[in-house]
Amino acid sequence: MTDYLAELDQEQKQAVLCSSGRSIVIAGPGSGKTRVITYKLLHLLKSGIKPSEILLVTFTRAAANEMIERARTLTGMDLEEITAGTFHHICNLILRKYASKVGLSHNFSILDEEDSKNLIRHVRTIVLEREGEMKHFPTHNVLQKIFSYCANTMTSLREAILKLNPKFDEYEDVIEKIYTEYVIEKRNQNCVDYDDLLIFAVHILQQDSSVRTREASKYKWILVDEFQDTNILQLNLIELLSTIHGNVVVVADDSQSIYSFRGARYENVRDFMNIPNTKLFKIQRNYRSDESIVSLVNHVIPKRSVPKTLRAVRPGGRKPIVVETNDKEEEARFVTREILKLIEQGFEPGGIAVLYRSHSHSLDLQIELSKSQIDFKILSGIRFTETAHVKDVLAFLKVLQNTRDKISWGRVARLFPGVGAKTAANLAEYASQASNTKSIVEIIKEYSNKKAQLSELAELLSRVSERETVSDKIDTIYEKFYSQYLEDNYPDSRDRKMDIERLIQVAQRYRSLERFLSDLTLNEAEENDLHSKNKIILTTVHQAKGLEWDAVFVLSVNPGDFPSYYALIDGNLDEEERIFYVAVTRSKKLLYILKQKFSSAPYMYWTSGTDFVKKIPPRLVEYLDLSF
DNA sequence: GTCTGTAATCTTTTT
DNA sequence: GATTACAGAC
Repeated sequence: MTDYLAELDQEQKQAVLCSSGRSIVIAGPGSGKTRVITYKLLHLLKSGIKPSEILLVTFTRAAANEMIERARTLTGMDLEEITAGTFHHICNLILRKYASKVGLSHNFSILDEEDSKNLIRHVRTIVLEREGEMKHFPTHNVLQKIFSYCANTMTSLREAILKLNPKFDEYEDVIEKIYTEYVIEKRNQNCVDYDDLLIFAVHILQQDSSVRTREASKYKWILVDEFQDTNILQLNLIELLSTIHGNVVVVADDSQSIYSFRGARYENVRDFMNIPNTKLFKIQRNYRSDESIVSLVNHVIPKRSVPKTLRAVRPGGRKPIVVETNDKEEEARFVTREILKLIEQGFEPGGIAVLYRSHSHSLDLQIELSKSQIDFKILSGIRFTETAHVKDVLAFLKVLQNTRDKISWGRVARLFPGVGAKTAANLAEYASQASNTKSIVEIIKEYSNKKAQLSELAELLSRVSERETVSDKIDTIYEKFYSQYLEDNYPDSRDRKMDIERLIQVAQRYRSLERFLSDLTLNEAEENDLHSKNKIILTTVHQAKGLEWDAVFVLSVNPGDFPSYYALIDGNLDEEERIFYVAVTRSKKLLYILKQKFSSAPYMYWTSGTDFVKKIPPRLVEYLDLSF
């Protein structure tokens, strides 16, 4: 009857077969979390649940796609109708439907972090002009952090300020004014930021019982991965969407909670567990790493997590290697040499990864790898959609989608020579009164009579709005204007042109402009990265979550770098311990931990800060000192 | 109003 | 070390 579960061990099987109701699976690293969810999916489908009755929430879109693809292969069923993706994606779907309930129109645009910062900077300037100059008033970057913290933890502005920057306490009133203006401005422009997606969706479901019933009735089961990284809003969302059926499975590892900076609270795990009738399953056997690595892992289990000892399934293996170098350059040279050696020994490049705490730690290595002509792929860092040229092109589409989006108007207008901040702002103000695409073209034409430089923009928008598909629209922007713009303004226009061509390719998979823009902003557009198969991976630990490789290098494990200098200042080391834990548990066979004698971190931190390497019992590792 | 050069200001992690 | 704010030239 359940022989399709033969691949699973006893503990995994129990978790998969759990009956209806609430259950939580506490999982260690490498214990088959993904496998449990995939088989749970399979099991539900075999028991007659329809794909459309399942909601699968994952940390990235790619993770969901992988699980669904595997379940599809195993069942042979068409699983298109499973609702799947990140919390932000799911909230976006809900909010598009009920936008009017929070004063938005369904075609609202989503501000990415940069846009949101720009808008905050704008209202900050206005409020400060009104209130008078203030010494050492927080910058827009700081304000954005405060606002975001406030939203993600559902605390008051005051608490957020005290928690993040107590020294700004005296400015609470003004900060609040800016916050209020920011909220108003977003609504006027028919825009939401990342946090609003969650806030509004939860708000609507809480306030409107008929909406709640309708949305919750769509599903019979909710499956949530990486539950330890959910924040209070996300917990609420799960509860709200499960009010009808009550069937929820969450999978969590409290030791791997590494997103507290965006409001993740691992207390969610405890809270969820403590609700009566919640079934608890534990899967702790480690299938991923060799015993030699698991032994080390057991010594770096974060202090403040549920006590646990991992049991290795795969015996033996090489001891993790601690490599001490003088500085970053030497570290980069060592890693490059070692990678070449590993490839020679038969390791697949795609099975090798380099992890680090912060993007900047990888710069030297990137140079060194390029010199040795080793191909690599960077998972994190400036994303394709965050580059200026891609954002420029998207801004054209955004103003057509949502004519009230002033940020995008400003971006578009300033591409034309002779148009600066002031003209752009005037145009944005003027254009935002248009109610639809047709009238927008009229309005811009009218405006360009006043400002001749903008007649080209009017002409272009008119052409673009006539094209049917998303890719044709982008193609028009590119051919008629942007290609030339790139040549005139960027020395590296060839690379940038290739990016735009890539964007056109991505767009070909979309019929809906709105969906295209949402997916790109939420980083959910699937990448066709056939070329990047079998390349060395460079990534932050945060982005490495849920992934595994044969050989893993962890760079710059120096006090001040990893743990980060901020964490040392704030004494917030618990989270750094968890990040380190995530890093070392990614490896199957070979683990290199690199540290430097002379770090570029401020002196007092690398001489006196917490050193993760010193906490590892010497007998568990091999040492390699290259610092002479 | 726009453009350009210089001084000031930070430096994490992500949807 | 790179981004951003500001001052002054056009």
